[in-house]
Formats: sequence, C-alpha cells, structure tokens
Amino acid sequence: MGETNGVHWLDDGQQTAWRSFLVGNARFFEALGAAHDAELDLSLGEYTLLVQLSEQPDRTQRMSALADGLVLSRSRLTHTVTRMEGRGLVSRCPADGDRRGVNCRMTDLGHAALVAAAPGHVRAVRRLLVDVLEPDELEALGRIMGKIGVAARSELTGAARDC
Amino acid sequence: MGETNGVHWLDDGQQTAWRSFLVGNARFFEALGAAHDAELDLSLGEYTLLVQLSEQPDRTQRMSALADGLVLSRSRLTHTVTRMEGRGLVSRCPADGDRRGVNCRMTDLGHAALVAAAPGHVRAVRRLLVDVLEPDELEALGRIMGKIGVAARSELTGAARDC
DNA sequence: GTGTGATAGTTGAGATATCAACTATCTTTC
DNA sequence: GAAAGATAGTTGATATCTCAACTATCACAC
Repeated sequence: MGETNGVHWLDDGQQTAWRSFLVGNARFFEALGAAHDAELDLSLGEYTLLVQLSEQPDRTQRMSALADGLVLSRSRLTHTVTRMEGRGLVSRCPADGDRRGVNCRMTDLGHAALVAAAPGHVRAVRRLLVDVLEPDELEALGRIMGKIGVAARSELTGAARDC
Repeated sequence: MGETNGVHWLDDGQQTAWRSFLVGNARFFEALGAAHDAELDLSLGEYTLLVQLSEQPDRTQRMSALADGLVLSRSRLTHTVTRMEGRGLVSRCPADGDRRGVNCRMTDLGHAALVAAAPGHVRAVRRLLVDVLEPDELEALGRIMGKIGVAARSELTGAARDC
C-alpha cells in the first residue's frame, strides 16, 4: 500500500489533509493580510513584532530574542526593525552587559499604533479563525500546531544529530 | 468577560491557540522550505505549481485557474512562470477559444524535475507533519483548515456584501 | 455593429526577503 | 593572556513579491 520505489507516498486521506492545510493556510494569511492592509496602519508582521515587544519588561527585547520569538531570520529582523525605526515605531539602543547586543524598544508612537490597530486585528482574527471554529476545534488546532511547531523546531535546531 | 471599549478580546485559551497556530505555521514552513533548499532542485512553491500542473489533462492549465488553485495573485504567477519558463520547467502557449488566455504547460524537463523532487518532498512532509500527528489529529487538522480556508475565501471573494 | 464594462494576463517600479560575507565582541582553552 | 571558535548583529547584492497601470479580448446591451 502506497509504496513505490521505496518511497512512502501519502494515501488519499493524508493527501487531502495536507492539501487542506496548504490551501487553508494560504487563504487565511492572504485574508488576514488584506484586512490589515485595508483597515490598519500596521502590517501583520509589524503588528506581531510590536505585540511581542509590548509583553517585555520596559517594552524592550534583544534583537536575537525577538527574532527567535517571531521566527524570523536575524537579517530579516534587522531590515524590518530598520524600516520600523524609520517610521518611529521602535528604537534601537545598546544592550547592557554585552557590547555586541542591541535592544529593540517600542516607542510611545509604536505603542499608540499598536493600541490603534489592536481592535481591528482582533476582529479579523475572530472573523477568520476563532468564530469559524467550535471551541473544541480551536483548542485542537492549537494543540496540533503546537506539536508541529515543536517537530519543526527540533529539525531546524539540528537536534537528533546522527551519531 | 474579555470586553473593553466594545472590543471582544481573546481569552487566554484562544490566545494560546492563536499563538500556537502562528508560531507552528512559521516554523513548519521554514523547515519545509529549508528541506527543499537543502536537498531538492525545486522550491516548495515551484514544486506545488508543478504538482498542480501534473494533475491537469495534458499537464496544461490556464494561468488564471493555476493562480486560483495555488492561491497566488495573477501578477505573482506571471513572474513565477516567467522564471520557471526560463529554466525550461514549463512553457506558455495561447489558450484555444479565448485569445486573451494563456496556457501553462509542464515540459518534460519539468516533469523530470518533479519526479526527482517528489521523494524528498514527501519524506519532508511525513517527517514534519504526517508522522508528527496521530492519524485522527491529521484528519482533524485537514477538516479544521478546510473550514478556515472556506471562511477566508468567502471574505476575499467579497461574499456577504453588506446590504 | 458600437459602446460599456468585465476578464486575462503582463509589465515595471518600488518594497520586502534571502543569502553570504563581514565586523565586533564574547567565551573557552591552553 | 593569546588563539580559536562561537555568538550578535549588520550590510549589500540579488531574488522575489506587491501594487497599480496597462493592453487586449470578450460579453452583453442596445
């Protein structure tokens, strides 16, 4: 069953699930991005970055921690922060204790932008995700995506290195 | 509960699920993309495009249908196909019956590239998704993402236009 | 058959992302 | 305390994506 040339192909049910995952994902992020573009002054990525900063003490976090939390490459974060700094949403300052380090801090303007965008963002997430699912489905989705995330991270981190 | 200034914020459980969804997704696609980059000659996007073509009669499909199926903008598909055409993976030809239309056809070289990439792709999808979940979880994920995709599409299509 | 609005696809400019190379600092080891 | 390697972050060239404008064709009304 489902094995040709030593390759374990996906069966029909697995195929269907995988396709739904791909397409559903693409449509969801397209719609959420469109909602941000249409109503809000922050893109989804900028918004997420500011949310993460808003949860840090003094609204400040090291670039590397920020990159890890947002699942962004260092380089991409550097460019993104440079642009956002240009708009006055965040500012950079040297990290204390490690002269290589750079802290990223949300400015008051950034905070104001976050507060202004939050209602529209939450409405969109509700409309496109939370309200679309039964409560137990949302819980299941979270649990399942958690497992997927853990597996992906361990592959990226290079855990399970061959002996 | 959870309502301030008329905004329905997410409760803790909803927040957790939403975060898991965001982060799990980002990690998953990062890992799958990395697997393609490392082992295969086709990016995930190129591979998906060729898969879709491979399922069409004569390995040929109209640009617009291809764009819809892959959830890509027309413009993005044009650029992608131009690049892939440059590599000899697909070719363009006029659609018959509608002189505006353009067909995209997978070449033999494209088919060979697809066949060569398929085992590695499927292995990665197994490792990062299918094998990570229980069968019922995979089924649930497919079902849930299907619902999300439908909701997102109806928003994008502009259904439910206000009276 | 002419005008009007929709649809198919492309184009090019500007925005964003990726990748490899680079500087600077830190850490470890001897 | 000097050398070697790891870590933090940036840089710039290139690749890719996005957005609005554009051409061409089609469909439909009149």
